[in-house]
Amino acid sequence: MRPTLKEFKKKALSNPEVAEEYNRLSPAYALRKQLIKIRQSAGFTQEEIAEILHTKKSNISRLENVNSKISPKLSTIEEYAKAAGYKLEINFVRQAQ
Amino acid sequence: MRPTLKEFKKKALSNPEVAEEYNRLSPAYALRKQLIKIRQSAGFTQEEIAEILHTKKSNISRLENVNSKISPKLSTIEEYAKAAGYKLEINFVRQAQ
DNA sequence: TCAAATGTTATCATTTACGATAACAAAATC
DNA sequence: GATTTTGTTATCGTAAATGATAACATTTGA
Repeated sequence: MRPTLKEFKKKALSNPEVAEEYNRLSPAYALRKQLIKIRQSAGFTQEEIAEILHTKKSNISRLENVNSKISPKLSTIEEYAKAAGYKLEINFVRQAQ
Repeated sequence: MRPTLKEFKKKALSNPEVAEEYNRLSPAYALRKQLIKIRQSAGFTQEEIAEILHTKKSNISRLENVNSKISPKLSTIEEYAKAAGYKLEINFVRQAQ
């Protein structure tokens, strides 16, 4: 069978190092890592931050999870950050391309 | 009539300088001002950026409008920014309070 | 190793953002 | 000041995010 780009990608991503590099470049992945980081810096479990936000731990898991395909609302991220003692700072950087 | 906090706020906000300062502190307001700014820096009308994003000018107006009560999705902001030649940069800043 | 704590996944209901259309308002240009 | 361009507002349908629940998986600690 002729190797397709899709096949190549699949195989490459099965390599942990490649996968890590690939993910690091994904903005969505970076965001979720940051979310987990600030929650842990505040010493909260998912269940604890869920309670502060009047929601459930499963929803927090979905928000933080890399595999999640959702694009959260800005307000969701803002509120989560606030609960962890952070505020959101958004900048628009001119894109060289 | 006894002045209420609501009354005070209303009066204070009728002062342009106070209103500006108040608005500057509102993250939602700041975001929308930034959106308009980057679109104009790219030389686009609402209709033009709408076309790039395969949507309609009315939707762009709603997104940019300060009076809008929506909290947009991250992906919406990202795509809009990209169309204007910018990328989104999100930071979490520890909140002193 | 067992139990408790923590995080994940699937599912369904509800809420809300987004898309499209049309009519209107405001600003710019002639 | 009439016309064109640009932006606003209202409305409705659709898609997607969020909430809740439950069952499961993983990790931690006694």
